[in-house]
Amino acid sequence: MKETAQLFKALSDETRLRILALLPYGELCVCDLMEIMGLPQSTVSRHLATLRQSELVEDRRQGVWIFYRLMESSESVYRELLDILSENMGHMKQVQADREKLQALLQRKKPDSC
Amino acid sequence: MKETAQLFKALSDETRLRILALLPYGELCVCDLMEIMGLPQSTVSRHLATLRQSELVEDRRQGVWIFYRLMESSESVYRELLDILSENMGHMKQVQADREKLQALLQRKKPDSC
DNA sequence: TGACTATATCCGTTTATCCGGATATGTAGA
DNA sequence: TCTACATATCCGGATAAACGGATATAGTCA
Repeated sequence: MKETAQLFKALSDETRLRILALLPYGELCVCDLMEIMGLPQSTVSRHLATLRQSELVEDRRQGVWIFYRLMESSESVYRELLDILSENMGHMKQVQADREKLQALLQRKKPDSC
Repeated sequence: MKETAQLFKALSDETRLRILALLPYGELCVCDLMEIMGLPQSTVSRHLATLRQSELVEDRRQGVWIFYRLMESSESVYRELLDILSENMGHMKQVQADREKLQALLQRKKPDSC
């Protein structure tokens, strides 16, 4: 039960919801998220730690960068929640703006750079 | 988006989750919840206010008592969430204990009493 | 009206959360 | 080993939540 409450606590912050709305498009590193969201590094990293502790995202180190993605092996409850979320955040202005910045960044970026 | 974060904040407290796990069995007044959960009146009332503000429950006055129930006309998102929750909290010890106390209370209670 | 009961709100205290600059950790390459 | 860069963690201050006793509000009945 405490775990369930903690899960919802992780979802109760707008910055973390923005991150979760970006990750369905593919894994992202901290510096990508900083640029897209316009937030300082410590803030982004702290929110990612919260999401990781709640087992909503997982990370993968590649050299200097650490890429975050939605947890693949989440329990079904978590998966259902993430799906519902992804469906229902698409119409939010902030999410749309973030996703546009993400597209621009993806087109600009060369492979193996950050 | 702020509304979504607020919804999850409302769900991020164990006491409020306990309440939501009891309400699928029918509407309950504050004094019922006080007795079942063993919490002071102001605490129960405050959490119910939070759930009401997040449009997860609605209330109905009957004389001196105010009965709370799950919001019937919730958006589909909310409904899905409440359904998932109700399904997945049944195995939690605290929820089971609460529901046993609820059954005992329902058998003991006469109609139109509280 | 006055007493009684159920519920909501207030208040002061404690506890948790968020923020972002500063610092520490870890990796790659010279 | 030294430097540079990406990320994590620390720290102090500000803001928000939770708690529960005390008080206010509102309905019922005499």
